[in-house]
Amino acid sequence: MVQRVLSSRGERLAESQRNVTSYDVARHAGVSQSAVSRCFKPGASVSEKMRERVMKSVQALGYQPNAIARGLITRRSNMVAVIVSNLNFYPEVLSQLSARFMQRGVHVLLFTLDHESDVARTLEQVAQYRVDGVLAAAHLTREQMAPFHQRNVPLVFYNRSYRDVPVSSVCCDQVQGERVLVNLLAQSGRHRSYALLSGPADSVVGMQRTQGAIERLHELGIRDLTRVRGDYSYDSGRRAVHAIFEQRGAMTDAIVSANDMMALGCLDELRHRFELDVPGDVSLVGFDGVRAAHWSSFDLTTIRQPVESMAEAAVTMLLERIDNPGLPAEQRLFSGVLRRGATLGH
Amino acid sequence: MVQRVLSSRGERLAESQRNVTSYDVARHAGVSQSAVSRCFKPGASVSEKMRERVMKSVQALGYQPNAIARGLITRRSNMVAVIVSNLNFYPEVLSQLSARFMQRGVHVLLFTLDHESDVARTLEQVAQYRVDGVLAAAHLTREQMAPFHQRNVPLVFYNRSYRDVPVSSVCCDQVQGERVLVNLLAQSGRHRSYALLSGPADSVVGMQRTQGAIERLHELGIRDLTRVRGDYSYDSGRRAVHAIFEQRGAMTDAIVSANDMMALGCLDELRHRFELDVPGDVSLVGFDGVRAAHWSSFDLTTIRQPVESMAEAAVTMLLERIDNPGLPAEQRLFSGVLRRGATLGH
DNA sequence: ACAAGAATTGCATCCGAAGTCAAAACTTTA
DNA sequence: TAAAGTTTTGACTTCGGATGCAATTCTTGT
Repeated sequence: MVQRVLSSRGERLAESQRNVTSYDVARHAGVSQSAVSRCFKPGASVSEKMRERVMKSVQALGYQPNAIARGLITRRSNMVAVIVSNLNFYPEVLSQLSARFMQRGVHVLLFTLDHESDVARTLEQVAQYRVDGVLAAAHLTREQMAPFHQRNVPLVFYNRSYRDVPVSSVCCDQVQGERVLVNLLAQSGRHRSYALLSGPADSVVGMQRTQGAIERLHELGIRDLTRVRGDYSYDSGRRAVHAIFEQRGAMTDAIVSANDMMALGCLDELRHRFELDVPGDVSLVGFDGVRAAHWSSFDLTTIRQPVESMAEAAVTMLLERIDNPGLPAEQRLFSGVLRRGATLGH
Repeated sequence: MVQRVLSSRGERLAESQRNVTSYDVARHAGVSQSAVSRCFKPGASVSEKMRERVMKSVQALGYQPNAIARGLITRRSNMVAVIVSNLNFYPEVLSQLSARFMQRGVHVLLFTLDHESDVARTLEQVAQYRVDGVLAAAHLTREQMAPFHQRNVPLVFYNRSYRDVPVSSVCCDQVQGERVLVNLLAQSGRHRSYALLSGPADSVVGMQRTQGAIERLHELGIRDLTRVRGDYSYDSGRRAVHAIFEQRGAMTDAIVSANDMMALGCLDELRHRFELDVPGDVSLVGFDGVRAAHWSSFDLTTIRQPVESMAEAAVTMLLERIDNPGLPAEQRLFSGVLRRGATLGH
């Protein structure tokens, strides 16, 4: 019944070389290929008898529909591109996104970016795979998004928003979060000298956080700040402490870090290298709510981003826009959740 | 020149609705579709004049070849499936794999597994997308791998090996690593009572580590062990300390944890809850060499898995087998690298 | 039992690029 | 300059499944 593909030469290239197609199933079941196809389309017009018959052949031959071929004709690959920069820092985000997409039967084509990667070439690849949508947890320029808009490929940003481009995004309110933290610092202790540890210059999120903090500090009449730049890593947090103390001697008694990872670096360096007490000598706040912030060695005061809700929102927004291309761009802003740890003076 | 697709109704469904195809380019350039196709195939027979002419039209129309269609005819999707369980624990692995695949022009279809996920259904999806290969950093049963073998889809495991199935894998030598750690413990202090903190029962890697440790301890004449089970998480490490002390009072003065995350949990709990000194009162070793193990709060003694080399090896092995399906299965075993921290008594 | 209507089924075509092969356009050589 | 050889090019087919439409089968009502 099954037509074997025998290699002309005597190679042992296994008989099951060629994949089973819907034609094979059709032949085996003695029906048409369309019938087979319909059996895999929910809600299609197929009689019970037909379905049984086809499914029996499907079982017998081990048929798996070819998603690539299907994608070609339906113009729906059922794949979305997820573009993330620095995967190491926020593994939970990817983990959440992936799980939620999978749960809804959507597949994730992963693209990671780092400083060496050629963004243009990567986006070209994204376009070539005709993904149904793009979820970007990375910064794209307006020119880089343009092709997606032109081709009507929905694009949702995770934690990046653009003032001047109408594009959908799900963000944590960085500014509000920082304001909450600064308020807390201000009311919890009589800090003489603040230091701001900001993220890399090209991080919009980092800029927002730092700006938010500065803004609130200014409102509180605090203009005299040490500013140091890091790269979001633990090590850069450690180094930052040295930079801060070089600028100000040991005056500084409050550090506002643009993320948790650097805050943890600061904390360790303050305690173990400078033998200072946190929060006794220096207060410290971070941002993100990473796992390690909760560890008892740190117990960092920070703003936790509601990753679950944000991921859910991002996935939903993207899939909605895939199903309904007419939907307008939308920005969803989630408030961070304050986590009071033990790194604040009183 | 460009044929516009105008929707019959007065909708503003953008003229660029339909994607530009090689036919469009061909028409625009006044050549055949085959010519366009050939211009995108490196090493094809195309004259300079033709290439220029085509490329000009490609630019003008913003043509991007459709990777899905290409995949259908070439039977090469240029995608590999990467299957990972608990992404949160080892983000670096995914990060390394992804970067290396991208660098070689291969795309990653990501599948994450957790305890709730339906592995069978996931693998079905993997099969339907006709990926060129599968890189699994997750445990699969023999039955689950079978379809891939049948279809000649190369399969490479990351940190899982199978005694009885000839399947390719790249692993870190768990047993050897544990032996090194146990040796170090044994020679660095006069420990009276050892505790083993193992991973979840279904983790083969965890079992290997624990077995390796037990084996070496036995050889050293140490048979009297407390054994506790965790789930690889920081919190389970903290809980484990309680379990250990409940079984043995405070006798235990050496803990061998099956991974770093739990070791860090132990460390924090020992120091902050039990107010014990590590390494003064208790010695502690982990396994993995995660970032946090290096942080100055911890400075954990552990075995670092050479993630870069392992990822490189895994990617290479998989791609080689895709290009050359005849290659036999191969197991590559990397030795872990000892990291001496400050968690060992002397 | 037969006509009208509804539900199924199969035929043919399409998606978009790649590969085969023969025709056409160049080169080289005598 | 013609013949032989080489390189380019285009017509046509293919990959594997989805879908419109016509043909067929099954219901139902009379």
